[in-house]
Amino acid sequence: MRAKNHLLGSLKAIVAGMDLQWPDKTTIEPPKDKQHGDMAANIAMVLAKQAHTSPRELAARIAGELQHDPRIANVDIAGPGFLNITFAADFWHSTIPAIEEAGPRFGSVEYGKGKRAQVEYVSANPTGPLHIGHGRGAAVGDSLTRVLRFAGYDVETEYYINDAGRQMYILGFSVLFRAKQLCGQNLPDPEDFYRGEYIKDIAAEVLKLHPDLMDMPEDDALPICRDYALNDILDGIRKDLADFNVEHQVWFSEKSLLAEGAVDKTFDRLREAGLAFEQDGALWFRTTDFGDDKDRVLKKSNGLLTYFASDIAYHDNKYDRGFDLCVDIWGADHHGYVPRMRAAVEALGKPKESFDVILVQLVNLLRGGEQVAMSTRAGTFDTLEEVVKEVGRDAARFMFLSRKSDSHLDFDLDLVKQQSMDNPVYYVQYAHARIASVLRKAEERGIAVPAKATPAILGALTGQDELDMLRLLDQFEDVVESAARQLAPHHISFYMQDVASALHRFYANNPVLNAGDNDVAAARLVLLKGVATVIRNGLDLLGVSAPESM
RNA sequence: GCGCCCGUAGCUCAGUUGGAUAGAGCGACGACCUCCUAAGUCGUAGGCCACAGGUUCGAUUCCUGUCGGGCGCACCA
Repeated sequence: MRAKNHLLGSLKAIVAGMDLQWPDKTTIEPPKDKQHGDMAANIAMVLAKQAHTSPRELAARIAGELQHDPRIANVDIAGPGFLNITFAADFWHSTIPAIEEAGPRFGSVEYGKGKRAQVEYVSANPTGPLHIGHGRGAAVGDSLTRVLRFAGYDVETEYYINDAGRQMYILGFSVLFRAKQLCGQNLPDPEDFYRGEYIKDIAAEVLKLHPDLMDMPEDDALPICRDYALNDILDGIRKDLADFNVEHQVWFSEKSLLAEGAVDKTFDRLREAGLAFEQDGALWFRTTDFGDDKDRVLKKSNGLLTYFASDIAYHDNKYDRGFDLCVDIWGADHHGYVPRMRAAVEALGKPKESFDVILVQLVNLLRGGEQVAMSTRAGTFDTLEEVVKEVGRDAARFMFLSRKSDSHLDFDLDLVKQQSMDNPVYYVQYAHARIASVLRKAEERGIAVPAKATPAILGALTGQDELDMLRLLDQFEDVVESAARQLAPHHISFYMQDVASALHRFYANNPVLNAGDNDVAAARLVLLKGVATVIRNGLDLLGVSAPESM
């Protein structure tokens, strides 16, 4: 980020000095090929037309100006007119003091400063335990939250509890049904009910608390079963999430929303805007005005609300709480629902960009390459709790975050569990542990680890591996910013693998304690400390621990 | 039938405001521990970025079409 900002400032001054307008299409980025210097800028190419000259000629003029900068070692003109800039070593050296000064905040940026965001995720119906798919959504939502906070946003996290409506009735009904069976009644399986074993457990507990359950009228027994099941299942969900290092600050009840008449308020707003109309005895919302395929029903002709109706009211409520950005994380099978939700947000008068949905694709659970059948009846495990218990929290989270969220994920239990180089999480953690080990050894051997890096100490960092490392560390802030902008936390895990790879390479080729030179040892030690800080901060964004030893 | 997502190395996948000779890990083959953790490093092989057009200085990226895969198209939640 320092390299980019430095060039941005210099180039803007040069362009202004030429009486030209700064083009928004300018990119300043590290080139793919190291041969092309530290940073590459396309400024001459995007500015040539405006300057009435050829890209290469313009590049030559700009290069001439940049050469005056003592922090820049070299400027080349390449290809169609790229400027390839190489910084002086001491420019890169000051990356280390920057890391030391920021410490656990290094990598944070001000991209979202002053803006409030809400991330709503998991929000699984409280009718059963979380499964592995929910786990992926939990990892993505939690990590995204951390990334957005690091990028300057004020973020609140929320779990929307669908505790109203038909599925709650079915939940109560299912428990009561199992309770009847437990009491010896011989009943055929109903068509529509929750079949999981956990329902039987809940039924048994309800019976223990209410021995007279069977004597009650169903109108009394059903709510008892429903409420007990809801609380029990929600407790389980809370515990699973806590064990997964995932926190929701707000648990928002759909029932409470309905109770306060939010839906009617929202209907009124839509009517006032001329977007609601009656037809065939139902109340409709004209979502086609906002690009939806067809209009949608809000209130059915039987008088009941649709799920969509309360969802609009819910989002209305979110915006009333003052968020500049609302991010919903949904299972990808709900993608058809996105256009209508976008329509609703627009109809509520909110800017399009203030609402975003991240679709999380299904997780394909494997063991040793073979698909694990997703049958709860067969007792094969697919609950989040069991998966985390088997492979560990760090490995599971890293796996979920090492893929674009909207692509399918093969989750092979044997692979994720494996503590080897097949498993990227250990590769990254090992890099951190290695540094910690070197720092411990330094103390044992009485080699001083400088508390603070000074230019005199850093002057000993002249090797290619050392400068490459500094350049990579300087990119951390850029990675955080783009992950926040794209709502894509997986960028962090790919960057972490790059940093770990650079560290392992460095470690193999550059002795630190055995450098045979105190100045070199001191310089490399402060460099390693900087690397450790970046790895720690990056892993923290993923919610993965950074061990001191392995 | 309509809509959305996807198609990149043998496998799993990165690559987002369009940039240079398209990357990583695994797998395969071959090297490296008297030395700070070998859970590591280095090297080799592997590609018509599904296909065909278009836009321009330049396309894996943007547009159109075709093929192939996944998922949605309720007065369900």
